[in-house]
Amino acid sequence: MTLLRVTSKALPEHNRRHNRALLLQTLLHDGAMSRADLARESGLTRVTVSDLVNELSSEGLIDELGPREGAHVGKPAQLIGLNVNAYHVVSLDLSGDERFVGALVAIDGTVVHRLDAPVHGATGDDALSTALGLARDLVKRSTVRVLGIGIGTPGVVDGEGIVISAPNLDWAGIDLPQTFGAEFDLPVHVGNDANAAALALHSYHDAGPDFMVIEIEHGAGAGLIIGNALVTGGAFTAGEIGHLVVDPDGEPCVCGRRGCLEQVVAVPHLRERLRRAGAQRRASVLADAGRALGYAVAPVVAALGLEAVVLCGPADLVEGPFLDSAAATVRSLTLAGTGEGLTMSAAGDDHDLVLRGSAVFVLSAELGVS
Amino acid sequence: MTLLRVTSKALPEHNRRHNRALLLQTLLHDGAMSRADLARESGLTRVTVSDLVNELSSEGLIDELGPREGAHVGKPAQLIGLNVNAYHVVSLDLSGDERFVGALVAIDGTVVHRLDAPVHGATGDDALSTALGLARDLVKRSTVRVLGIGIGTPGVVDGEGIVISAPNLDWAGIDLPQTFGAEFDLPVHVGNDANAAALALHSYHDAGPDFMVIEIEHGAGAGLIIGNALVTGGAFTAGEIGHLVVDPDGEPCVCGRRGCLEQVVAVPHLRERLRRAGAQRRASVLADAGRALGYAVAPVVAALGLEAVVLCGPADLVEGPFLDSAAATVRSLTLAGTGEGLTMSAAGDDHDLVLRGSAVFVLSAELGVS
DNA sequence: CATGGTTTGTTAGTCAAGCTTACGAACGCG
DNA sequence: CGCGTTCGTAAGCTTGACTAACAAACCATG
Repeated sequence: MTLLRVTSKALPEHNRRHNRALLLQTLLHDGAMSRADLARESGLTRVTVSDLVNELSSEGLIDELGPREGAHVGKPAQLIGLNVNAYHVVSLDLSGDERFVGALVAIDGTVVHRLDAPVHGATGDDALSTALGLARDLVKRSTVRVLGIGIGTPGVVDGEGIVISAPNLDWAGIDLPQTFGAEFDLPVHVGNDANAAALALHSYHDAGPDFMVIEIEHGAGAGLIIGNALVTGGAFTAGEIGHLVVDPDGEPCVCGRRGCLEQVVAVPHLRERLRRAGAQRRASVLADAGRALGYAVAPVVAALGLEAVVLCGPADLVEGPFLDSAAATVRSLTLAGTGEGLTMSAAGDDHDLVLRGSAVFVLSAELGVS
Repeated sequence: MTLLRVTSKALPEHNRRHNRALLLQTLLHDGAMSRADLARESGLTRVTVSDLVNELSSEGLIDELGPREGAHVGKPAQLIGLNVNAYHVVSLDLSGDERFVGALVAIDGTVVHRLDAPVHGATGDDALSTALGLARDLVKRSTVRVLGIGIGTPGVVDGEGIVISAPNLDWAGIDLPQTFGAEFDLPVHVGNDANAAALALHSYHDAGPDFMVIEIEHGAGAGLIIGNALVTGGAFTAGEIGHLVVDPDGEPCVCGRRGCLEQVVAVPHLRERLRRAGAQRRASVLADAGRALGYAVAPVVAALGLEAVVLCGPADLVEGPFLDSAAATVRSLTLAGTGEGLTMSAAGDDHDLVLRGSAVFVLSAELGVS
């Protein structure tokens, strides 16, 4: 049952775009195959597929790879493969405290070339020029056509890509698409860093159609994919769980309240508490933090019927007692039927998730692949 | 930014269906207007609109209402109105403990004719035949074409409309579409009762594109609309928050744990606790229950960036201290930026919500209107 | 080794559904 | 009373999917 309200008109050319995207998508996720295979996979006719393949081929997005290996009856199939280097995306990850990271990313999410630039604490226009410089260097470096610029930034980002607020960078109302668009004649797509990570997991790690990723770094944020779609929330604040209060009697937070999730699980606070506790009580401190996270996550898991939650953050903190305790807590708080199918896992400290997810912003908007 | 993975082919006829639905949708929500108005609203050309209008008119779905009142320059516009009685939906609400309620529902959600049948505690095949009988009577009563049968039932319902489990009715793996389809030559669409309520609020009460409705009756369940779409969850368990533990030291629950949300807020338990506490401590008991609900809801509000939460249940319980305390708790636990835009409200004891939402199951699937 | 069955990809033609262009009908206004 | 404006429709175009039919290339088989 698909219950989605119709809100805009449909034209034949939208149709074509959709089917083009469907073929690219199929080639990306299922690998090279023949036109006839594509027809069977997609439900389109061989004729239509041939036509679309010609179009995509003339744009260089796909390649003819020659006949299929192995013995089969009938005329040998000619394999068609996605040319993952037809375009590269200039991706920026602005979530780091110390450095902004940028990369050229291929269509399959491969990081082709990586650069970074120090920021340590720079904010406002300084941070903006650092990001611009990074993009400039990457565009210069690129050996193939650039499809666009994808930016994953901390903070709240609206539907147009304007950063409504990013306290760490002291940004408010920063129009990144305009700023970058003025210098580069390329489409620019911007999103929240945790949302980027969620998209990367969705597109490149088969995380499933419904899951939540929780980023534990300097702060704590979440990204949600529901029904194969990113959840942004009406005011674009979905995933902003850092200042959810998990312990009303906890330590004071910069936001003025006490016991925010960020106070309990964010890396700086957690490391400080571990230091104070000493090696002996390390596991217990981590388990306590995991339990607090579990209390915050359980209602979301139950309400959305989530089957997967992924934790991202420093492996030495996130994996082990922290994850185990969080998972056990969620299971113990949710109904057997709901919590049983739950897989909680750690994606380690994979900073490339944000980079590759930022590329998905662009790939999804420009080519329809994700 | 629309980030939704492409998963199936698009054909020209889907296009047509989509645009038909768009016109119906526009007429439903914005009222009668001329073909030219429809063209402006929808973005389609006047020619295309005229063609679609002819098609819809010949099916009796819309009516020509004559010229528009008032003086305007140019040729007078001929108003076109949705014929909300072109079809009726046979809707069943199986969520009651005492009685199943059924109704003939018009396209605009108006309840045209209502029937009910006692069940008090009947389960299994008995409950099923009661529901079938109700549908039979309603089909007999209908004076206009019946578009289909929509059923809102407690429990977990899969994508095909099969009731995977509904403990109250002692149902497991009950294929309602098949059972009803065998007797009635009509499309049958089945969903969870809380989801039906959510759809009714979405379609007929402008509840917005993202919100959660919490049904507090014999149990406690939630329905979620995210991005104008109903959230079902991978295992169709979204909204099953009744056995979320909100108080690990609370009273034992039938599920074997302690302090489930249902133990705290469900009507029978809440009434019993009020009885024991006496009139004097009534407000305090209600506030306590509201607070517990708030603790469960806050993480969901933060994670999804929700701007609206609606409580449904007996007005004497839900409105007042319960709602106030729940709202205050959610606000106090979520970040200012997130919680500030939050509207928590009570829809009272509007049992028709489930009936009308069950009609939306059918209207949405068959006509594309919601 | 010729023949037949199978699979692939293409060619030719059809159909559906949107679009643009153009026009008659009906109004208010000067 | 003519003029500009708006509405709805008619005619023809374009896009993009479809079906039907076919040539090419392979395997199997007598």
